[in-house]
Amino acid sequence: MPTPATAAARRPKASRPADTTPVTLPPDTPLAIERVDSRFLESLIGYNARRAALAVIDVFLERMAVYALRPVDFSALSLIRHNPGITSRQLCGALGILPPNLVGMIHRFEKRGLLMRRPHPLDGRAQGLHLTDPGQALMAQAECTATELEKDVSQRLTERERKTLMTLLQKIYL
Amino acid sequence: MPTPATAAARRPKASRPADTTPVTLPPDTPLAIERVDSRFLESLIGYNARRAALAVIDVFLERMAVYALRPVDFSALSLIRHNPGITSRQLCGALGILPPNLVGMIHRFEKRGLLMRRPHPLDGRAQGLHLTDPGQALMAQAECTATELEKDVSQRLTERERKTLMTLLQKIYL
DNA sequence: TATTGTTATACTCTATAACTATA
DNA sequence: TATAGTTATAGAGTATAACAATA
Repeated sequence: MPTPATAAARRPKASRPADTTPVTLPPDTPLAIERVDSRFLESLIGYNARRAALAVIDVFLERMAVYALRPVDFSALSLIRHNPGITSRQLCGALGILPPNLVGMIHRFEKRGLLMRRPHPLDGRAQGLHLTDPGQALMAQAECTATELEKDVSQRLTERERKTLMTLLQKIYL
Repeated sequence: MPTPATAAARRPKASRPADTTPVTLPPDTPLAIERVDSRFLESLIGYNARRAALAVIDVFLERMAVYALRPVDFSALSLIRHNPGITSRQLCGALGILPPNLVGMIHRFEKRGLLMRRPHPLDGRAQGLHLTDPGQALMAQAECTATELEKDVSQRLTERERKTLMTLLQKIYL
């Protein structure tokens, strides 16, 4: 049962540097937030990187819909294109996904006629993955779309800034 | 049934700039990939941002385990800390999650005694979210840990580069 | 004995529809 | 009529265990 309560308190957007001071809230302070202060989270690399990744992925989903490719599909097929004969295991390693979760993807690609499996020349257990000609054609298009998309999402960056961003991100994860 | 096949072909790691040329693979080329070439993917912002985010999250999971907080838990409680009285709806908006998926989280926080719900002063349908004193204490610690973690994951960046990275990422998603 | 690819399965995360109470 | 919070549930994504074939 909500009390009718008193009045709205304005939150001063002025100066609160992202701190970690354990200030205890007075237990009787009625407050209504008008605008959410996310400055602390926005000071964290992980938060910013995730937000940026999700923003790019949103555009990616739109533009790759014509090819019926999810981001992970695109990544897998692109790696196969640039590494013909790559094995499932290697693909899993490069994409950071687990073997059981790749099986279905491979099967779908085969059903769509984009991909072929061939006996591995050195290891009888493994199979080399290769794009078919239609697979090549599709991925040539899709990679062009990705390159265009890249320009659009980094629209507010100079080419130099874009390369800097790449380098800095790789210093985080490599 | 795999054929014993022929011989291994070395892949020249030399110069292949990330291109989009639709080169058709000769259908009888036996190849074994020794090292996966990920250069095309590494030229894409989305890929790099995602990899960086995942790398940071890995460290995050380790260090926040002592508080039993997942990344989303930390983000939610941090926002509540810096925006006492925030509503579920506002929290969902800020975190990019859907209302039904926040309910369980809120309940767990309440059961742990970290969070209190109070009637909203202006809207009888809504409830303001506030940290309890133990919640404040936990988050003061956790935010310190996050700040330390931040220094560690950006170890290979200067302070200036770290700020640049932040700015560039925000130019992508804001 | 270890590894590749596979199946089955469980667990988590995310998304949708529908309800209630308040506005 | 619209919105805040909730419930139930469906779907996608991710994880583990175990197996056959090959190294």
